[in-house]
Parts: sequence; C-alpha cells; structure tokens
Amino acid sequence: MARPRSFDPDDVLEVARKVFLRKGYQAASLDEITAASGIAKPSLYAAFGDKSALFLRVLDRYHDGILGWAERVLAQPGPAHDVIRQWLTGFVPYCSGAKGSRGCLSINAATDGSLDQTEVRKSIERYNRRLEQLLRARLRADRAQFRKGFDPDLTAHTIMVVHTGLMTLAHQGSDAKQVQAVIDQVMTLLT
Amino acid sequence: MARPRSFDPDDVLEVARKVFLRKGYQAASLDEITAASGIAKPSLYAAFGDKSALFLRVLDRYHDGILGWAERVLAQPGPAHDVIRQWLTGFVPYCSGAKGSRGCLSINAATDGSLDQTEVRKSIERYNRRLEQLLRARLRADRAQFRKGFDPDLTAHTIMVVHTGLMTLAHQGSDAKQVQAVIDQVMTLLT
DNA sequence: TTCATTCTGTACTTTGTAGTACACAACTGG
DNA sequence: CCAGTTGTGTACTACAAAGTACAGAATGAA
Repeated sequence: MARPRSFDPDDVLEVARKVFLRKGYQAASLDEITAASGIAKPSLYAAFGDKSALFLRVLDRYHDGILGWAERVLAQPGPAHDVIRQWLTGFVPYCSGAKGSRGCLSINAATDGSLDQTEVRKSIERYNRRLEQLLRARLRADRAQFRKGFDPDLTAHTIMVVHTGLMTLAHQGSDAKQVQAVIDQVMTLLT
Repeated sequence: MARPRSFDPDDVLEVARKVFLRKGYQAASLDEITAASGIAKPSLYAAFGDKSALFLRVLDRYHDGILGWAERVLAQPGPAHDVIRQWLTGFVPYCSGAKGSRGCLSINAATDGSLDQTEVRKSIERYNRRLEQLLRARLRADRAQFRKGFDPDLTAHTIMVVHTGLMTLAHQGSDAKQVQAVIDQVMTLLT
C-alpha cells in the first residue's frame, strides 16, 4: 500500500559483490555501487543500512552460495576421495587465470585489517567452521576407505589450508594446470 | 653540512610496518604512523615520499627479512626434508595465536584490491617467486633423497600453497599444535 | 479522485585524511 | 661568527566519500 521498490535487492547485492571483490571493502565506494546498480544512495541505505551492513549481507550471501554447493557435492555417493577431489577441482576456475585474480571475497575480508572488530569476522569464522565440518563429516563417515591410522579431522583441516592457500595465491594469476596438479598431489594424503 | 635527521628511518619503517599490519594499507592513516613514530608528516614525506611509496618500502623490507631467513635455513646441511620442516615450523608462532592473528603483511597486501595496479603487486610476485625458487633449488639438489618419480618443482609449489594457507588462516587465530600437525602431515609428501 | 504511505533523486553536510606552505630550528663549512 | 642548507613543527588546503534532508513521484485503499 505504498510506492513499490523499483529494484530487485538481489540484483543490487550481486552488483555490490562484484565491486567489493574488485576493490576491497575500504576502497569500494557507495557511489560506485549505486552507479553500477542504477539506484540512488538513499534507496541503498533504506534497503540495507550502512556500508558495513551492506557488506555483511553480501558476504553472507556469498558464503551461503559456496556452502550450498559444497553440501551438494560432498553428499554425493561414491568414494570420499573422489567427491572431495571433485569439490576441490570445482574451485580451479575461481583460483586461476584472470577470473580468479580477484581471489575469494571471504579471504579478502579476512585479511582486511579494517574489518577486525566487526560482525564480518564472525561470519567468516562460521563459514570456515561449517566448510571444515562438511569435510570432516564425510571423511569420518568413510574412514573405512582409508588406511589404518588415517586421521579424518586433521586431513579435513589440511584440505581447508590447501584450499585457502590456492584461493589466496589466485591473486597472482595461477595456472589452472598447476592448481590441479597441487590438488592431485594433496589428494595422495587420502589413502 | 645541514641539519641532520632527528630520527632513524629504520625505526620509522618498523613502526609503519606494525601499523600497516594491524590496520591494512587503506585504513592505516599517516597521522597514526607519525603519532606512533614521533615524527611529523613533512619529515615522513621528505624521507619516504607518499603513502604508497612508504608502504612499498615497508613491504620490501618485510620481504627481504623473510627471504634472508629462508636462505639461511634452507642452506643448512642435512636431509632436505628436515631443513624444510624446520623452515615451515619457524612460521608457527607467526600464524597461530594472538601474535599471528594479524596474518602476513605480504598476503594482506596481495588480497587488498585497492593495491591492484601498483608496484606492490610486482614486489609480492617477486617475493613469492624467490621463496619458491629457494625451495625448488633445495628439493632438486637433494632429489636423490626421495622416491623415484618425486617431483621437486610441484612439491615446492605445494609447500608454498600450504604456507600461504596457514598464514592466511592465521587471521582466525589458529592453534599452534594444529598448525604443526598440518605441517607434519604435508611433510609426508616428501618421501 | 484523494489521502496516506513508502520509495526515489538531487543536493547537501560532515568528516577523515592525504598532502603541502611556510616560518623556524639545527647543523657545517668557511 | 656568519651564511647557506636541510630538517622540523604548526597549521593549513583539497578532496573523496559516508551519510542525510527534503521535495516530489508512485502506488493501494477509501
């Protein structure tokens, strides 16, 4: 019973995600986001609150997307080795070449000192915890497929470390084949 | 034959390093650096140039420190496995607990989108290349110590990935024992 | 058609901070 | 002791960008 919104909030969040990914939190200006999305600043503030609240929305959305995909892939039947390799390989396009050269929004936020005392950090920690939990659950469930003495918890964490390393080094424009080779070498830890 | 400097440039670079590490490039203000170092802004500009030039000096200094240490450790006699493990273990205090929670200045700079088109990126790439080169050279030289088919180049890169992952995840305050466990697990790739 | 309500666009204020002008202080060579 | 040179401190300017006031537009309900 009033004037309706002239924009789709999801579209704006998507535009904002791209700007934040390209510039980082600090250097991304709201003027740039409003220009790219075509809406005016008061509309942005009315819909999402201030800059940090907007970023948090964008980041949570980003996290949910990756977690949803990970849940789907890691729930597939078959050897744990294969589904985890498939999961890691899915990141190759996002951590190599020009497409990957902006890195990962979550990691970029984690390494941004200006976001230290915000909700952002909690969101990132929750995301990392859930991702590792998915890996751990799968490795524990399928531990019979591995050698005696295999440590599913440690291995889940090591995979997280490798994943984080690949997504971080993406900023220097990694080669897709080399990324895949690293994944394959690390997968030999799952025996 | 003129008034001498009233400060040691190295001291100022050290102060600036701490501020940049804590706040990130953007959020670190020159006022904060001058306040912490006790010198005035015109002196800072006269000695180092503008903010980006100062950051580059700080970053190069940081890189040189780590590279120098890596050269020393990796040149030691003994099995390659042992010296590389020792080198990685040396990072544990810097990527765990409160001390490591600011992460690595180089990685923080690499993931900062606002520094994309600067000399900073070249400095980071050179640093990563040299570090990996040190690992590669040592693994190649000692390849006889490993199994047939051991790939020193790939393994050097994988170690870089793990190192980067550990330094990145340091932001969430990792547990030192867990970091060491990951290192030990990854070291099993060197056989 | 009219009213109440909510959204939109322009244009503004405010603030943090990078960078500098300028007068003065500290030193050295002669 | 003087002159020339370089560093220092105060105080300023310039500017970008976050956040907002306000007038007007777009809707649904009566």
